[in-house]
Amino acid sequence: MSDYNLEDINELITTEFAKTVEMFGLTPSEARLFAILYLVGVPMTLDEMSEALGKSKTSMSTGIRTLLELNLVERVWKKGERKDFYRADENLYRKFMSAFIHKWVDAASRHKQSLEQIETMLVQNAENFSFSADSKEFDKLNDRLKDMITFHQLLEKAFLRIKPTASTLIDQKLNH
Amino acid sequence: MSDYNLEDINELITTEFAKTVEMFGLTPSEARLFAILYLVGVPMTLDEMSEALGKSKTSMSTGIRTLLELNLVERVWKKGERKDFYRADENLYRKFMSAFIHKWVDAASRHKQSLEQIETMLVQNAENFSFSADSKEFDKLNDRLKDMITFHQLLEKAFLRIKPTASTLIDQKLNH
DNA sequence: TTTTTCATACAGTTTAAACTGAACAAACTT
DNA sequence: AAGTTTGTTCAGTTTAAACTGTATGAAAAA
Repeated sequence: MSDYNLEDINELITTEFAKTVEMFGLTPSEARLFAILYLVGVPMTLDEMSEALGKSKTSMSTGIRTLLELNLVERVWKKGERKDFYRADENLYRKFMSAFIHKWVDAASRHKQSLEQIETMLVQNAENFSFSADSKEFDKLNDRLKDMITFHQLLEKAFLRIKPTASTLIDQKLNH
Repeated sequence: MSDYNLEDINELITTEFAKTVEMFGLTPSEARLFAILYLVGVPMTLDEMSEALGKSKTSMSTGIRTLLELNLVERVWKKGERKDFYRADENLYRKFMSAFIHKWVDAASRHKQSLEQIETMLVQNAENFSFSADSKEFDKLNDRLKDMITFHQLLEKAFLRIKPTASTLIDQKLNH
C-alpha cells in the first residue's frame, strides 16, 4: 500500500481544491490562499499564511484583501491577540455562489446600461447617417446593438436564477 | 448635439462588449477579437482582423484558435477564396452559455473525481494515523474532504440547471 | 514617552504572459 | 517544376502581473 503522510495529502487536496477556486476568476495565488485557509479550518495570521505558502507577508496582505472584498474570508477578533486573524467561511457553496452571482449580475447590468446609452446616442445622431453611404452601416450597428442588449438581459436573468443556497437544489430534487 | 462618426461608435461598442466577453474567462485580446468579429457580422480573414486590431497576424492565428476551441467562432468556406474566413455565431446567448456551462461542469466534475480519489486513498491509509497524534488531523481532513466533494456536486448541478437556450427563460416568464 | 509589534504603501525586481518577425510547410497558381 | 500565397511554429522581445524588502504609520506594551 502506498504511504503518504498527512502533510502530503494536505498538499494534494490544497492543489486540487485551488483549481476549482480558480474557476471563479481568482488568481492561482489567491485560490491557493483560500484553499489553505479553508483546509486549516482555524483562523490564521498573515505570518502563518506566509509560512504556509512560502511567500512574503506583503503578498498575504494583498491576497487576503481580495478575498475579503469578495466576502470569501472574514477577519476574526481574538482576545488578547494583537495580530489579525482570518478564516474562510464554512459554507463553501453559499459563499461562492453569492460572491459569484453578485459579481456577474453587477457587471452584466453595468455593461448593458453602457450599451443602451450608446444606442440612444446612435439613434439621436441618426440623421447624420441617413442620407449618406453610412445608412446601411447604421442599420447594421443598430441591429447588433439590440442583439447585444438582449444578450445582456438574458445573462442577468440566467445568473439571478442560480440560487446561492444549497437548500433550493434539495427542494427541487424533492419535487421530481 | 455631440457628433460621433460610425467608426467611433463601433469602437465604443467593441470596447464595451469586450468587457462582457472577458467575464467568461477570455483574455482582453481574445474578447476584443470576438467583439469585432461579432460586430462586423461578415466572415473575416486573419489579415483583416490583424488590420482591425492593429496586431500581428500571428496573434490573430492563436487568438482565433482559442475562440474555435471554445466553439464561439466558426470557419467558413468561401468559393474561390484561398484564405480562411471566420465568423462569430449570431446567437450570442446560446453559444456563450453552451461554452461556459460545458467548461465549468467539466472542470467541476474532474476536480470532484480527484478529491474522491484522494478521499479513498486517505481512508485506505487510515490505520497509519489512527494510533498517533495525527488521529485528530485525520478526522478533520476527512471531514473537510467530504464538504469539498459536496460543494463540487452542488456546483455541477447549479451549472447544469442553466439552460443554454433563451427559450427556457421566456417559458418561465409566461408561467408567472 | 519610548519601544515594540503589526499591517500596509511603495519602489524595485522577478516572473509569467502577450506579442512579433523570421522561417517553414502546405496548398495553390502559373 | 518554380514561384506565390497562406497559416502556423518557434525564438526572442516587449509588456504586464506577481512578488519582495524597506519604509511608514498606527496601535499596543513597557
